[in-house]
Amino acid sequence: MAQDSPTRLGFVLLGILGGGPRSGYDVPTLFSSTPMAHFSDSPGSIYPALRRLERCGWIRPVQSRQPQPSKRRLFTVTPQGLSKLKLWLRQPVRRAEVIHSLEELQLRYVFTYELSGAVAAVRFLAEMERAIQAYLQEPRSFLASVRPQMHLGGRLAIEQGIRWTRRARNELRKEEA
Amino acid sequence: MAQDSPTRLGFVLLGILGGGPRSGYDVPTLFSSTPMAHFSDSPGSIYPALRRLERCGWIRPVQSRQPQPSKRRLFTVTPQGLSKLKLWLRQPVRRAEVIHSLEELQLRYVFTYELSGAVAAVRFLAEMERAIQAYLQEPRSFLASVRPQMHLGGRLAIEQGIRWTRRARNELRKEEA
DNA sequence: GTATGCATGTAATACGTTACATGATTGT
DNA sequence: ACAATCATGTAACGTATTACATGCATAC
Repeated sequence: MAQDSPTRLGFVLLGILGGGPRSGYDVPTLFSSTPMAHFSDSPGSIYPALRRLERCGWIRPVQSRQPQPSKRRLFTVTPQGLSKLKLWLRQPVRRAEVIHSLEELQLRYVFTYELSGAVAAVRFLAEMERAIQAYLQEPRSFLASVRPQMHLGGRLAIEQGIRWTRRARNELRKEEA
Repeated sequence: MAQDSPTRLGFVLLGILGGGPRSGYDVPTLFSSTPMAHFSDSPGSIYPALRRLERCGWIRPVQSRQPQPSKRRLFTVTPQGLSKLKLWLRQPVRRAEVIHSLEELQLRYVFTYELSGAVAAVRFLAEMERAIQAYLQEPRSFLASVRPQMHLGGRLAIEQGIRWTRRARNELRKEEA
């Protein structure tokens, strides 16, 4: 069932629409040159995803009062969709996400910032940092014994995450001041 | 055609087998707790991918001389597969990869290290850093004007990349000494 | 009125995911 | 003999990808 478990692209669309009414055509222009675009910017993925969200009742089309602004079909997040979005954003940061999808965590950070502001974003980054630290302190001895080089590569890849969270928190603090 | 364009998982498998004969069962144990596992560690993805690679002639089964070591089917990279792997690793680092798949670049770094050693890995990191720098110096003015916050998030996400490459290069230099 | 870009959509395909199924091996 | 783990495999499903198609603007 797509009823209760939209894909990552679905949540991305939801997050974008959370910032105001957008059309499907806006999505690639907003994300294609951003390092958060791990999905294709092709219409073949976006429009079906929008229709899925609409079927779930998470978004709805909104007719613009403007005098026929071409064919653009704008969508907004419904109250139900907003609560689902918040649920996604406020999910606890799990070990599996730290390992497999650091990028999804970054996406959640961005949308938390936009939806709830800098304070909430800083809180999220702190939780993210805790989770990454916890993972880094695991033994992982079997990896070290099997392939030391791979261990090095993996460790470096994950350590970038914690550096990023620290950096992001500093930037946010500067902005608040 | 899967003949000439294997998926990312295909290259990952190729890279793993490049380090010596492995079985399909080895893959999840090598990668599941590593931040390079953006694919599922389930057999439903790995075994079909192995068969695709075998059909392409990039890998081949190798019968172990050991006295019937259970049912493990070991694979090795064929000469043709090795040249394809090297082609993938030595691909120039493009702007699109910096934006959309930093993780694939990290994978290529790891396998470059294993296949060609530290010197080649450092060279790759240098190229990666150049590409990231070039992207960071682009104007990206439209993003800044539309959604300043998103701009911040995106910039932070990409800047992690360059920090990581620098860090990795330092680690490698220490190791050489 | 022809071309170019805007904006949405569809069809074929292949891949990953999830869940289930199977046989061999080891231990007790 | 029985259970648990090892190791491989299959089937159903949904979704991303790629490429193509459509209609409407606006400009020249």
